[in-house]
Amino acid sequence: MKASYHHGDLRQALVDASVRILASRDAGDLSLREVARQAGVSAAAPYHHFGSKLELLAAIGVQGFALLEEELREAARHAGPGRATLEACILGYVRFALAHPSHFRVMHHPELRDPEAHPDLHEQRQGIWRYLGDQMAAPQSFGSSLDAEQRSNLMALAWSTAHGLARLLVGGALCPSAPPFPLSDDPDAVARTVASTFGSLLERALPTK
Amino acid sequence: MKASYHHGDLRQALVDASVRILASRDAGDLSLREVARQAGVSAAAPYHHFGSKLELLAAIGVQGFALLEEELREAARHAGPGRATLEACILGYVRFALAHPSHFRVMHHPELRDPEAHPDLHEQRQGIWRYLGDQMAAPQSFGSSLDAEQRSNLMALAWSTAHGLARLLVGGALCPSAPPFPLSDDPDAVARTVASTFGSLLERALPTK
DNA sequence: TTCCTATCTGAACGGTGTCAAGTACCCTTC
DNA sequence: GAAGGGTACTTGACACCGTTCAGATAGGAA
Repeated sequence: MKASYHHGDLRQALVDASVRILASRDAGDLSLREVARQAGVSAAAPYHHFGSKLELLAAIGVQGFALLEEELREAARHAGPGRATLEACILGYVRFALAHPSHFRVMHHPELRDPEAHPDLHEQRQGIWRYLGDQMAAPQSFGSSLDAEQRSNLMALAWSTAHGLARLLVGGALCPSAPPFPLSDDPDAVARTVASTFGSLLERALPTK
Repeated sequence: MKASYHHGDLRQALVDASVRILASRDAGDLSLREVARQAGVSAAAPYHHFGSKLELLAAIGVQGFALLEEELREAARHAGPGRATLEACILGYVRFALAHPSHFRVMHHPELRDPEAHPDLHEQRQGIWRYLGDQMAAPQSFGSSLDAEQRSNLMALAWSTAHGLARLLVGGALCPSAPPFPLSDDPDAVARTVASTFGSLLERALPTK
């Protein structure tokens, strides 16, 4: 059935082929013709499922944000209630990036940033923000001991840390050979270490009252 | 003299034109032909000064890392000795990214990561690491109160934060409309706030003994 | 069966990075 | 000042890219 004229589910096949290719290449270097070739169709076939190459990437981004939200919810659930959630979310964010580097790179592709051009992607992005905001505002976290401004500052700090760590690890910039100080050659170990450093810093600075 | 057959300093002119174009586009979308057009030369002219488009980008990256190191030294000098240096370096890193977004994007372009392919870029990168490592190990900073492993963890954390904040701000992801919590619409103000949040967290967690 | 519609192909257009060969200019040497 | 040589640039070509469009094909509905 796969050799038939009609593919069956070309749309998903194109997404899968792209993710496969993107494992070793950056989002900007994805060739739509190569994706089509790998899916066994002509170069023009993708245009019956996506308006442009960018919309194919956007679809991958949407899928990625959905995966990330799932992973964050799982991480937070596993950590239990309380302020340990923040550290767990950081670790979850980084682990997602390490497990799905193709999706992660596409999700932050600069050309997919315009909310008007890719409204579904934007909606999925905002969903994660809402979820994290609710987590932070929960009484078990910092709801009582910090005011709104302090919470949002802390959240911006945590997001910066998580995002920076994820990008550095995915990009290979935080590998043992890069900086002149000792680091594990296991990215997940580095992620755990940095996340827990953040967590203990937080615990010491804002002890449970 | 500019209309002559020989350009004079085409190499620098190409770099400048690229930086100008990259202010509004990403590194992957830079068209060498467009750079040549903007410099008033033919499409093949750049190949007499750079082996490939990537080597032109690498030259911009080298220039960027030199600028960054200068800016970091300036920030650290201004902050005076002691642990405030770390916060100052974070702010300096982010401010560099905001002031030179073209350079910043090129410096972290994924295709310029290979140390063997771009040894000069790699060398410049390592220079910054050495400088920061020395700063951290200085007795006025954490040299006495923390062991080497704690220092390197702290440094990885600080770098993650600085890098993540820089990327989010340069990418427009940390603007007031993005997350569901209040943020200034002035990127520099956000940078100051997050950096100082990091600094006060550090001060509270590791008080000067 | 016949027709309709969604799906896919083939060819084409303008743009890209890159290279080989040719050309214009500057500098040295007589 | 003229001749020559080498460097900086241009021209033209190639393969590949994203995208479009007219036409071929297949599967389902009538």
